[in-house]
Amino acid sequence: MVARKSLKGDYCPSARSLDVIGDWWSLLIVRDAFDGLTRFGEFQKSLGIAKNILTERLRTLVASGILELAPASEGGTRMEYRLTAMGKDLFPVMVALRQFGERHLFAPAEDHSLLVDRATGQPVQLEIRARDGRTIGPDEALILKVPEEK
Amino acid sequence: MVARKSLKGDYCPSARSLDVIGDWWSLLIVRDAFDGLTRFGEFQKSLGIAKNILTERLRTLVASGILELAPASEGGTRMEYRLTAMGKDLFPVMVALRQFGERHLFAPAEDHSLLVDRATGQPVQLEIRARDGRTIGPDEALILKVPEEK
DNA sequence: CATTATTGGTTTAATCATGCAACCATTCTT
DNA sequence: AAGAATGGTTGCATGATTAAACCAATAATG
Repeated sequence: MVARKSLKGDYCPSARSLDVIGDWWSLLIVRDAFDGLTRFGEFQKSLGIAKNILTERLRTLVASGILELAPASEGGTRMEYRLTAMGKDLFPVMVALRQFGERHLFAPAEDHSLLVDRATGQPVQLEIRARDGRTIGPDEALILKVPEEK
Repeated sequence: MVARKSLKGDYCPSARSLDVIGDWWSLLIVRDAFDGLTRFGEFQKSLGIAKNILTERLRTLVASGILELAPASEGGTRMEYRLTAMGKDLFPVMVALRQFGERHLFAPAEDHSLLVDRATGQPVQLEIRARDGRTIGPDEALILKVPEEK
């Protein structure tokens, strides 16, 4: 891939996020982490990812502060990968991706998984609103840039 | 990269979304499209992407129905790439990524760009709610899966 | 109207990331 | 104690990505 250029210097927050979780596997690992997976082998079986790549991705996610390596709760010396508070803040990203997929990437009759409120069983909704409560779409929003953005 | 495996068959909507926009460049192209860029050269200059890769990515995004190739509004025979309605539905994904970046990937004193309501200039907010209005976090949500998910 | 610059690519060669398979040390299970 | 599962590491082949050169069609310029 020839020195995939880092976006850390970019002033766009989206670009920096992609720099951390934008590669092919990381978000799938995070999705599985939200699903409750914690062990190396669980991720490996779920994703079918090569083990060396999984090793590398987990290390990167830990280094980025999205996952943390903690002693397994079951007691042994094994470790488990858990979402940090920062990792849990990726929740809206997961929900947004999920909703896009639900809306556009499934045939009408096709089954798909669904995100629901644990308490009521009702589907959850994602909303983008202004301070005054108005719903904001792409055309109502404006990205203010800092001078050096490029 | 050895035949990056397709996720089209996966029953997780997030996975399917990533199959469409999950590679290194696509979301950055979409971000620039939300920024108002439309021309091949504009994307190329903004991203510093190799031209053959940009060609390939734009073609894929058009094939996926996220961008469309329309005659340039300025009249010439040149074409421009525009977000389709489906492409605009990626807005929540962009906002979620942006907010994550703003929150975690910038030093406190560091400037960054900001997403605001065009009408009032106030920052926009992203909310995940249940039907009854309660805010939902990762621990209040549950992903219902279809049988074959794996 | 002839020349030059820009746009929007394609082609080619080199490079680096990825995937697969094999291997290994440690820890659990029986 | 033997075998299996866990959690990796290492090496090689593949191929995706890049930079750079090239090119045809259009737009701008004198």
